[in-house]
Amino acid sequence: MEKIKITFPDGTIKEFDKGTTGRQIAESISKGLAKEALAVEVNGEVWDLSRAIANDASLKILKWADDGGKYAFWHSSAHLMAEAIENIYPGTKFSIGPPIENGFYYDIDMGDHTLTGDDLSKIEETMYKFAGRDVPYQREEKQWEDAVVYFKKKGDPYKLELLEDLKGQTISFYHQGNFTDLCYGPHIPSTGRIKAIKLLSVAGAYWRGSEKNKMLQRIYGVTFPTKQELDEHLYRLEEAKRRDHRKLGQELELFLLTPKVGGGLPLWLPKGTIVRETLENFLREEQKKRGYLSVVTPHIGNINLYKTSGHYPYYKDSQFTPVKVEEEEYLLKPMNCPHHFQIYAAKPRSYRDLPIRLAEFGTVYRYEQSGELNGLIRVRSFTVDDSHMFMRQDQLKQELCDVIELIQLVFNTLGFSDFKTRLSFRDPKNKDKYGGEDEMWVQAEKDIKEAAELTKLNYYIGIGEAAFYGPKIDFMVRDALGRTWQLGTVQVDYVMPERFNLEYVGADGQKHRPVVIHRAPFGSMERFMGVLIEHFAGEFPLWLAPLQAVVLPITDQHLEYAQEVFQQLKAAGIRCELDDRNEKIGYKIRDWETKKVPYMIVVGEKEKEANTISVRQHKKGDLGSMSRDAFLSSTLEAIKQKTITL
RNA sequence: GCUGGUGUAGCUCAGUGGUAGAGCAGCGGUUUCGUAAACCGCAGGUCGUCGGUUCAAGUCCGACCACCAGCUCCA
Repeated sequence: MEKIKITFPDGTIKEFDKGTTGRQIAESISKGLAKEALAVEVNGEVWDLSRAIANDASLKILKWADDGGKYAFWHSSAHLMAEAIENIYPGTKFSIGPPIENGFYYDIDMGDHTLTGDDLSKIEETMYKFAGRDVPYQREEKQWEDAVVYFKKKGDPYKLELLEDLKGQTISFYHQGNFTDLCYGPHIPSTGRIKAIKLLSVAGAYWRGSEKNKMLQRIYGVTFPTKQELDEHLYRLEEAKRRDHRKLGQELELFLLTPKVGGGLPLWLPKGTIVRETLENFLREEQKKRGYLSVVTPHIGNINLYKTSGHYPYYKDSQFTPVKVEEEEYLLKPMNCPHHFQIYAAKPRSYRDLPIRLAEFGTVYRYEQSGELNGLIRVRSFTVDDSHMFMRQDQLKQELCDVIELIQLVFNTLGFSDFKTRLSFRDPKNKDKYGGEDEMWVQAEKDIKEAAELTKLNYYIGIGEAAFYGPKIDFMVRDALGRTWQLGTVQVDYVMPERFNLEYVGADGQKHRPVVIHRAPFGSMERFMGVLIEHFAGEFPLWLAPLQAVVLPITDQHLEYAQEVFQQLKAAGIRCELDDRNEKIGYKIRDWETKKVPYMIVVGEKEKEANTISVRQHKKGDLGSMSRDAFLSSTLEAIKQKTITL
């Protein structure tokens, strides 16, 4: 028998018979591994365990812990769900059912029938029943024509449309039980591996993602090899909901969204404003150190500004309707740049003055579709921590590096580690979408990439994600529910200076065109706050906490001493309150714990006698008694250092 | 904007055709208390809005509004 050489991840090489399968290889290693194996990665491609391996290959057995294993598992689960659906609702038409980050979905067309929660339970039950049969997933390869015949006979227009794109290729089908699907695979060995099933939700989704197409019903689900893992997953989902900034924002009185003002128009309550202003002041200080100049501009501007900038035709649909005043049209400003350009252009600029960095916390207004609004994270009115930096070409790379360094400082100070950086470049196949000359784009993308390298950014490249006027660096973070959002951004712009005819006089006495960087470390104060609330689960570090300490007298016989302590903390600049309510100490402690106040200062007879205070820290409990000065100095130091863990 | 779900007191929620409820929060009292909820009382709602069916609607029907999830979009 002919042999092939299999290389394992640890570098060992073993010989097997030609045509051996992943399952046989797993079995040859250990029984336990064979039992756990879900799929096999052959030369970087994920295959079914039952597929014969014909040539030398590097190979990895995939288990649940491997992404490839999970994806096969969930992909197979989607097929199991489809089988259950077809069994209960014959005639259902299936489109696509892929695995996703946390489970799987299937988009289906059930004609007039709309799925309800009861339907989901029924499907789930049937899935359990079918999984219990423990039947194998079997691959079958067909000629394209035969595949078309099959789905014509079955009457599945979506599958036929998918087949159109695969014309002439060999088509793979997968069978399990009574269900057959067009599928590239791979799949797990058998349905019996799926032990825990939860169908989570049903929602509309357009066929092939286009709003011009028919809306199908999408069922989201998740499955696991054990019940325990499902329970843990469901618990994590509940935890995430507890962190939801909309819920915490209401509980902690940070902000208010009310239809009486309008969708996506948040009102900042006093406590939320403290956090927000503290963040703003932090950035202002850092910008001051770096030579930024603060400016203030109005909330509306002549529509011609946006016609000049080119924003108007590109983004007409996402702006509020212009207002007409004395024959002129004004727009609620959707961005700050045109205003800042006018400040630059207000007088002649010399090459010696550059770079000029104009900064403003500028509130902008964008018309987002109603279905898009989402707490503070997607709003119609938000404040950009904006700056427009005007410079010579030779200064660009250094300025980019400095800006990235500033953003890194901001993210590190707030303890954001789970963020990604995307270099958003244009799509070279779709150049019409973008303004400006070709060589400008090539130069700008090169500069951005070099700056990213120099500052050791961990980045990936997003083709087609650029702004119309230039490429960007986008800082992306995830919210409590795992959705990814763009926060900070740095954009290189050669187009606007041209359109606004911005100039400076060079050493040669000639007029030159400056380059502009648009940048915002927070991105939008609203979105950033929303993500921050979830990041800290409402438990802000001391320097950001709206209320930093609260003084709790045991009885009103200690009120006078409590007053003295309170006044001292207040005078030292600590945000604090005195709780002189007629309540027992346990009640007060519980109350302030739920409000997530970092420190509680308990004072009673003992403390009054010894001239000390008892300190209780949020979530940690009693720290014991200490002198007032000791508490003050350590607290003030932690605030100054912007310490994240209390 | 599209599909589906939800909407009862400041908050969390009960109430499936027959006089709007509870807990917490609030207010008034009693209690003076040592590290996560003392006790008594009071007040608080055009049941999202508008229209319809009915002797009678929080409850059934319709339209609209808002919010939630997803889709599409996102400077």
